[in-house]
Amino acid sequence: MPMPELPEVETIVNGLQGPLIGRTFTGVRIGWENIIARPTVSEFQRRIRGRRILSIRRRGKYLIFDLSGGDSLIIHLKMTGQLLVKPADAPADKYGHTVFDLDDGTQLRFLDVRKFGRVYLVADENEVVGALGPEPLADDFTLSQFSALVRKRKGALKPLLLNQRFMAGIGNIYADEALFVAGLHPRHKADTLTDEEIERLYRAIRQVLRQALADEGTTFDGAYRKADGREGRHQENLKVFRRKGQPCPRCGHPIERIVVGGRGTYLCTRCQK
DNA sequence: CTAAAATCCTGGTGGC
DNA sequence: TGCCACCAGGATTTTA
Repeated sequence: MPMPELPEVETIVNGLQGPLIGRTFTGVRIGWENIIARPTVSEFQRRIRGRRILSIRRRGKYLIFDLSGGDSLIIHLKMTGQLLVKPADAPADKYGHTVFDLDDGTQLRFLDVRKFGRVYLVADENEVVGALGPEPLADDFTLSQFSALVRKRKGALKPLLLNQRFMAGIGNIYADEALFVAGLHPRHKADTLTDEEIERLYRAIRQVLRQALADEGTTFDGAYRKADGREGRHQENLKVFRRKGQPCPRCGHPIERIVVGGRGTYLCTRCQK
C-alpha cells in the first residue's frame, strides 16, 4: 500500500481547494495524539480555532494550508492517510482519528489506518519543508540544474530518488517507474552516469510524474483516494511497479522484485542497466 | 561524510 | 479453521 506521492498529493490538494478555501476552523477533535507533530495537542487545538483557510498548496508530499493570522497547517499523509470533506452529520469514518470542524457545517476528516501521518501547525513553514529538494515538475527545474545535483552524488539511484532532500515528491512507485522509463538499474551509481543517462533520467522523472498527475494518481488497495473519495487511474498505466512476474512492456522479460535500500523494488533486468 | 538499521503502526499474508 | 509471526513502507533518528 504505497503512500501518496507528488501526483496523489497534488490531486488531493486540487480537490480540497473548492470545498475548503475561505472556510474557518471552529474546532478539532484529536483521537490519536501522536498525529499532532507540533505544537502540543492543547496548543494546536487552541491555535487552530478561528483560523480561515486562505490557500492550499503542495510542497513535495506535504499539503500546506495557509491560514489567516500567518500560521501554516501542514499535513503529511505518509502511508495510509486520507483527507475527506463531509457534512458534520455524516456517519463517523473508521480510522478517522482527527476531525476538523468548519464554519459551514462540514468537516475535514483525516483518516489514517496506520497512524503514520503527521500534522503540524507552525508560524514558519520552513520548519517543516525547508530542507526539501527542488520540485521536479517546476518550470524552472532544468536539465542543467538536475545534472548539477546528480553530479554531487555517488550512491545508488533508487535511494537517491527517494531522498526528499535531493528532490521532493518522489516515492517508491514513481522511483521504480522513472528508472524503468530511463532504462537505468535501481542500483546504478549516480557517479557513473553519462550525460546522456542523466538526461534520460531527468526526462523520465518528469514524464512519469506528469502522466500520473493526468491520471489523478495511483490507488492500490483503496489506500489513496481523491478528496471526493474516488480512486486514481494510474495503477492501470504502471509499467513495473507491483508487476512481479508479468512481462516487461518493452521486451517481454518477466518483471522482478528485489530489495534496494530496504525498499521493495520492481524492474526489468534486461532493459535496465 | 555515507550507509545501514531501528523506529513508528496495523491490516494483510503465508505457514502450519 | 485458527493462530501467529512477519512484512510493507516514508521519514526521522540512531548506530556503525
